[in-house]
Amino acid sequence: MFARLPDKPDHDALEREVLERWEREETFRRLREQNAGGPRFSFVDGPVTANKSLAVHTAWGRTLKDVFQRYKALRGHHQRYQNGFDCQGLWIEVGVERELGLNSKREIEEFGLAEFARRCREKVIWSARELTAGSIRLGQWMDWGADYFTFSDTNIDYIWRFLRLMHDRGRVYLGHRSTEWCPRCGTSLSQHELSQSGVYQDRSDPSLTVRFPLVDRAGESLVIWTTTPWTLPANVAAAVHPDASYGRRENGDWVMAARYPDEAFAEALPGSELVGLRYTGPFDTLPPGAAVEHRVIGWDEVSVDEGTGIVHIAPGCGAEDFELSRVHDLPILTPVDESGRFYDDYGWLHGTSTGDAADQIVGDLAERGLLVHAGLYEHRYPHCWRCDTPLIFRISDDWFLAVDELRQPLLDANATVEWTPAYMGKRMDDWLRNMGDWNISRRRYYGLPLPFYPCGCGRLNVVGSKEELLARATAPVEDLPELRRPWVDEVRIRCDACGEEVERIAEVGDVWLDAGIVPFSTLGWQSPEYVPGGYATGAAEGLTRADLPDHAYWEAWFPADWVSEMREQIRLWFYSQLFMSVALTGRAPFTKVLGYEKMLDETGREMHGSWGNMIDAQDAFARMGADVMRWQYCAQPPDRNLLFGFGPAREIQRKLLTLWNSVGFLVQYGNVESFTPQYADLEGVGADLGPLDRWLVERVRRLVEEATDAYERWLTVDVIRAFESFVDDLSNWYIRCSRRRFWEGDETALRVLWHAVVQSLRVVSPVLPFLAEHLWQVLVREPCDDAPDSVFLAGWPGVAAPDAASLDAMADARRIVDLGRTARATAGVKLRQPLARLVVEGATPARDLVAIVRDELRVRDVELGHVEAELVVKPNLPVLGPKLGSELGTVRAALAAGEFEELGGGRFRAAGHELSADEVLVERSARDGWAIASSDGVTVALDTELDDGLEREARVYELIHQVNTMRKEAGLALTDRIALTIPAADADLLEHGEWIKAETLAVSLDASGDAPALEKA
RNA sequence: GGGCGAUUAGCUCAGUCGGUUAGAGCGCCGCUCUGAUAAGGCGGAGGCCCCUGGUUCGAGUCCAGGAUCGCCCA
Repeated sequence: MFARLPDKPDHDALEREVLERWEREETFRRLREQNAGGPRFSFVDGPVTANKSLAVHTAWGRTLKDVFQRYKALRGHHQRYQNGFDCQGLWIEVGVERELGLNSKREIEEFGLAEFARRCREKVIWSARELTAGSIRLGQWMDWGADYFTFSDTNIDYIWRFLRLMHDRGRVYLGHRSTEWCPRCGTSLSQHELSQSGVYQDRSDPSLTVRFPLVDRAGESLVIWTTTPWTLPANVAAAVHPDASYGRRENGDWVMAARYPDEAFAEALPGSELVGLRYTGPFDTLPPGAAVEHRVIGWDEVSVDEGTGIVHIAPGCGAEDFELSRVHDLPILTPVDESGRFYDDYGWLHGTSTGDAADQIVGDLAERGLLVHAGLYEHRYPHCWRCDTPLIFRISDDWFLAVDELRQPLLDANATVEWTPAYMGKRMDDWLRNMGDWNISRRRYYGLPLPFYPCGCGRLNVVGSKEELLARATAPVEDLPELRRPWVDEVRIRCDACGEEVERIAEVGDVWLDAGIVPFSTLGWQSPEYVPGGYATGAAEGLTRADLPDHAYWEAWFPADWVSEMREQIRLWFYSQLFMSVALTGRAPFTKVLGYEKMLDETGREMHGSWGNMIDAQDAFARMGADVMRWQYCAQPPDRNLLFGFGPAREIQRKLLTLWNSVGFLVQYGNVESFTPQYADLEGVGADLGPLDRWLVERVRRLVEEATDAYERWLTVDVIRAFESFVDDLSNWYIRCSRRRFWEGDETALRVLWHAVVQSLRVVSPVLPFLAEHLWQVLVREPCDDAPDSVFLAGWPGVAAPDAASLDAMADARRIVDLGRTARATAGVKLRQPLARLVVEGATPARDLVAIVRDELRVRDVELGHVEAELVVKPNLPVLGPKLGSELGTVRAALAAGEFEELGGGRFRAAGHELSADEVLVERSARDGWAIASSDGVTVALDTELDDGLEREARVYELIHQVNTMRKEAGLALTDRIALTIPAADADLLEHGEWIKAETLAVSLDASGDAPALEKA
């Protein structure tokens, strides 16, 4: 007996129950034990930033990770299941800063770095707990509690080792250049931080045209255009295109002539003739500008499509400008400090932010008659990825890793990686070809301390490990709870060149160093011994029982067989791992990648808390259920954005209801017959099968084949497609056509249905772990003595390849039934009206399937043969096109008009051309008394002629339907017997008395009433 | 500004090698079946296949130019 199922699943309740079961029965632990000797499947989890609770976005990736780990586990693979948290860097810091109400770096320092670090760590601990709870609720099986935390001393130690190695190879340098700078965060940003979505935003900025009076040509001026007024005080040069023509207006203003095609100029000169002219800078009224000799330089990159054709050059405020300063030996003015405020020597501007300075600068220029025009300009402008502040360009000293020597090895390594979707691999190539040196330093607090100790003697000391730091310390180190600011800053070492005491630079490292080292730090690369709990060091102490494995372990698990993250990670984690791995080992750290696109709301808009369209994960678990969420994620092709929401969820719930109802049907009729399934039936249901049974067995095999193939290609969307189509076949074909057998207690049908349902649950269990597990308990574990306790302990169904011929034969039969239904509908003949004959042409249903066709279409006979009908002949275009060329039109018109001659043997003549059988397509249209339908070369014809017998049978069907509806309304059980009275006017139906009694479970029947009536017997 | 991709029904999307009447799901309307089903089946309304040219017997599909949108890079 099976436990009864409710009418529909309560996903939330069912899932909680399954979670409790898994915990109680330690299912996951047992699975891992079961697979311990199996082949390794190495997955490395990209660390999730621990600054939030689980969001539906994060749940997408976590679902994919879980689906494939579960699939591999079902295939017997031994896996690590290590989850990871990213615990340092701006994400964490800025969030905490906000919560504490701090607004600048100065305020953080006043607050105190040790306390600030403590608050950051608390945030991480809170978030790790939240993310873990959410992930468990989602159904993700990981080795929770053995997570890696990137802020552990062990992880930092590994990065130090990497940086030391890079330094030994001469790849670490201090750069002095113009970089994108966030004035609020007070730090420069790296190229890959700029690549994150949301960085470039539309923005309205001032648009100014300004006069630079020429010294060498009195009364004349250069006119330049800028959108960043604050950079004008840093102007040192003006660039013209040497080959372009410049014109002087009557008032003495010089501009590029091509920019103003409608103007007449008093004088024209090529740009090259303007080069070298001196001019008065826009802010020579301030000391820094006054000290500079401003001149005109030539530059091929001057745009002929924008501005005035003369470009204002401020090497301290722009990357290209900075490069020009090297070529032309221009002075560099750096007008603003770390927080984007003017330095004191900028007089009345001092202390003003770049934004606030704009108005004052415009006013001042106007007063001095230098302003030609002021307006607004809409453009895409980069913003800080974390705090949304518009970025500025600023000269800064940053630490870089040189990439040029690694570029080709990186490309070679990426060529060994199999990317899904493939275009993401090309994106990586693109990036690898174009990326610049890696800016690894950030002027912040809660991050990896860079182990750089420069010495006045010129030597850069790079410390390669915590151990080395302690050994080289100039004083005993007493207080170093974590390798982190502020504690680590106190440790001074001796320069190994001159012996002077040196201290660490203040900068911390780019957060992607933390994540990139993971394939080494968590797997024990070069670790001499296996240290249980060895990962729980520094800030991670007490947070995890993760081990520090030894090098042999690393050899076994590196590289990862598979990693999966969102597309954005190409330039972030996928890149940083690849970079570090190629640097350390020359190899890619992963062999296969599954990437996926972005999540939007169900209408296609970005999800934002402030827009009210953000879906809370807890809400989603409660209202749609984790299985439905997982289905929604898995049904998504990874190369398109996912439109996630409750609307699509309802559609999925409906689909799952079909599966649920199929199981409910099995449970209901199985229980009526006291059916007991045999676990061995999963291997094969044996002989004695009817045609539908044999088909369903093959259909299951096809499902297993298709799903296996889809999992192996990392395409969950194809798993879902295969499963959906299977459930449709199961419910709307097998069960529908076999209902009578179930009423009659046909045990074979029950066994085959059980086999099919259970096999399909096994196949879909990685996607729908809760529903599959719940139904496994009901259908398998409880009734079968020898069954595994969990669907996840049962392994992968081992079945033979499907028999295509058998599947095709049923497909033919179904096509005939579909056409028959179409024909009935066209002729307006209800299914309750039996018909005498169906004639089929163009397909030969297998003999054992003819009965199915007959029952489904309710016809007495199915004949295979010629359909008597009018001919419709069409040209077979792919064949005739190349043969006839321009004559095709004529032939086609003749055929369409019916102007053709039948030559026998399927040949025709039209418009003077003889057409062979394969050059035409022949279809048929209806005659009187017949209903015809045809498609794909199959034609069916229904004889719609009725006689008394057929009409009487129709009335019997009608009566049976009516009585059974009454039974239902009267609340009778499926097995209750009745005494049935039918109207006297229907006395002629008593001819079919036994049939009526059998169909309505009537023990007596008489025709004496006015209307049908029944009574429980 | 450069690169990549897209544009097909109200919405989300398929559309194979160029081929006959351009499809699916959802939504809408009508009909229908039902002894598991809240399901299923049948039909209908709804299309400038972004535009303009070209190649071809034939273009949603291939080519060129343009428009719009998205992504990536600057």
